[in-house]
Amino acid sequence: MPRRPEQFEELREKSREKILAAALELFANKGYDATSIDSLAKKAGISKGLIYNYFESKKSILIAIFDDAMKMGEDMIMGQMSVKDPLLRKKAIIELTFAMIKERPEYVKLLTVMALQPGVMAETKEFTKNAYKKTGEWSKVITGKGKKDGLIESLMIGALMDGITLNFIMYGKQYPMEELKKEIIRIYCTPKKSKK
Amino acid sequence: MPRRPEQFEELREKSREKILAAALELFANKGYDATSIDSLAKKAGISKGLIYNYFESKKSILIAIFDDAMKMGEDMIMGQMSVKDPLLRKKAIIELTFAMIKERPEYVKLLTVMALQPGVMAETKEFTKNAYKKTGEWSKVITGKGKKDGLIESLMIGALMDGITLNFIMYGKQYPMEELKKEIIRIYCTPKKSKK
Amino acid sequence: MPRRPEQFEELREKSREKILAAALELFANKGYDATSIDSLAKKAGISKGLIYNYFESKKSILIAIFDDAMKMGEDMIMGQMSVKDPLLRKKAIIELTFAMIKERPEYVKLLTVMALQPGVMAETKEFTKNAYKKTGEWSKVITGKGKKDGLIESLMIGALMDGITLNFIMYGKQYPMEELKKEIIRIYCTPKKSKK
Amino acid sequence: MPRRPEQFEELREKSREKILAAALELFANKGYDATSIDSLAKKAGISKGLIYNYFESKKSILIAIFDDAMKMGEDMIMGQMSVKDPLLRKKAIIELTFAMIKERPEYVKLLTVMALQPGVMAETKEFTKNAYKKTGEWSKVITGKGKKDGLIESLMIGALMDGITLNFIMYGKQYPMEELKKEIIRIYCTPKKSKK
DNA sequence: GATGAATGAGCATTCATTCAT
DNA sequence: AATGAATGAATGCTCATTCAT
Repeated sequence: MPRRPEQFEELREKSREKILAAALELFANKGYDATSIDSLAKKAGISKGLIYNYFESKKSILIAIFDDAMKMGEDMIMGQMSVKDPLLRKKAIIELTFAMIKERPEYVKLLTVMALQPGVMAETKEFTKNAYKKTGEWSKVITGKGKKDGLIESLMIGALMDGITLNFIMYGKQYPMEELKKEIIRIYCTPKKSKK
Repeated sequence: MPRRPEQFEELREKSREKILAAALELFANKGYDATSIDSLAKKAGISKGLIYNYFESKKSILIAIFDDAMKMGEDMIMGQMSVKDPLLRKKAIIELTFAMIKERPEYVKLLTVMALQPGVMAETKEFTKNAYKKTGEWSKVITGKGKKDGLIESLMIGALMDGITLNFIMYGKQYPMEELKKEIIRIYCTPKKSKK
Repeated sequence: MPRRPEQFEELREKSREKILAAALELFANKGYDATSIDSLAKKAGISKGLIYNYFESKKSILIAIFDDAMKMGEDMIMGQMSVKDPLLRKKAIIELTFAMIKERPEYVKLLTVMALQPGVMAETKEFTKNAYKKTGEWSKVITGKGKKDGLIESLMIGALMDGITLNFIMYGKQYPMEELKKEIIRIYCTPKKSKK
Repeated sequence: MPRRPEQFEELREKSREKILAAALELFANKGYDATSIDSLAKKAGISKGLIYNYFESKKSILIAIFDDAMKMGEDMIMGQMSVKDPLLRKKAIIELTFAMIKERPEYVKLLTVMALQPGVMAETKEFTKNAYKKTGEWSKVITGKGKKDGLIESLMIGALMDGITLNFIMYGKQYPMEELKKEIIRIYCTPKKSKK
């Protein structure tokens, strides 16, 4: 007697998640090329062949993770769009970004490496470009308008976040994230005293 | 008539340089794993076997490039140590860093990727750590003292530079390096007005 | 209410037939090795696992088809054994063979390839040998006796039929089967004028 | 000191020949799919990797053999074009074909199987087609004219030769090639008595 | 020093087969 | 009887490295 469709669906979902979780960790920590399908299967606790029931290829696993991460980032930002005050919104987003770096360092790490590795993501280049274009638009929105000052400010904040991510990945916990967050918020989210 | 020793030395040096130049370009643009010794030899215009007269392994080529880059960075900074005024020194170093990013993007790219890819540089981790420790010390020196404020400021500047590097690598020429440089210098290298 | 035994039997028979039909088509057109159990199941409209309820292995499906084809051939010939006149019998068999080639090209194709591919049918070699021995005996019977002339003639006819099969498989409809049939019948089924 | 180019060329030629010889035997006797690159390397007495110095892929080895065989066949036929008398030319070609079947059964076998196996030679289909088109033209030339009778006769001879090949492959030495050859020559290469 | 033929461990991927339900 | 998730041995192919010349 066959399993019911829902049972199959459950099994599938579980295996897929195991693969993605193992892949995220290995790709982020060892690198995409240095991760063999064998080691991936072992880490996921399944057989090598099963991976190909869920993903067409090694690369498609990477892309799936990439897409997940993108969606997660987008959701995070979009969730803050209801905050109307620009300064408060900026602050909220900065804080959420810090939180994400701390709680999901592998995601952030993987995204950063992928962005720099042209070979691996040749055909997903568009994703990358779109993603960063979004980042651009988003940044502009945060700081206020599309004026020159707004653009530069948003690029500064963006570069800061990227740089902090990089350093956090390298230094780990000893890197003083909290202090840096406070400083950034102090600089970029404090109302300017109006000139009298 | 046999060649004089110096001539041999010259030849050696030339081949070595050709290999390193080819490797830098390929590693930075295609990635370390995606670069085969075969393609490296072809790019350098020499035979596959000859590479192993100059380098023990593929990885040792990477390390050699890494060391070169490190030395270059160190030299650049050390060259500014004669500037006594802290603000001017900070400004000079920031400008040199921007210059390096613009003129040698492959070096910077390669270093960044390597810093994030533990797999490739497993045994050179110490290099990385040392390098960044130096960056740390250097930063502190720049801003003045080892006080908390100094540390945070130097980390901010460091993160900014790293982030700008990353974005420049990704966006290329459309990324407004000059404007960002001006803004950074304006923020971090302008004398504070003393309180009355 | 439980099904009656015959109903079960019917179901079994239906699934088995579906598998064999799908296998015949795929094996003949794509080749045995290039046909996966997956694609076979899909074509048959059943699940992969079910196939193993009816057949022990992929190879046993092939053998089953082979046996079917053999039986079909044998039946065809045996059905003509009632024709007493040798020339008419020869003619009838030749015509039936042509008919079979035209109507069941997959069978013929598969048999031919299998006969040439020792790898696939290693253990069924005996089948092959028996089959062709039968062909031999049969041929001899057709033409009359076991005399030398009879043997050579039957081998000639056999080779002709095999060769025509091969060419028909390759050229398809443009191959002039009808004309060849007529010519063969003219040559081999026309009463020799007795020497006066 | 490097080897001289001719030395390299020699080595290359030798290895290439070893691979082709081993491949011909294995492909013909075990079948293309059933022959692994591993076993091929072992039979050739070289390493697996070396094969890919000479051939792009497993399939390209097959194609190389195919081309060789085609050229060999063409050369054989073309060599007889100087014989002006049609009957003698026909006889010469028939005898050469028998000789080829006997002396190079692997070639003939491989060609036959490949002609029947659509999967393997998908992109070389044109070769096959051309080859058989040539066979067609050639046949017509042999028998005399492009008249209907000429075409049918040439197709008959062609089918006979193919069929005999097939049976020879299957039965081996017990198959009476010599007698069949004589019979064919008797039938097709004897001057018709003019009607009185 | 210089060459490129040769090696073989390692990799991604396929697929016949098993099995819990 | 029927399903399809799961397994793992086997395969084609790559590539860093060695070595005879």
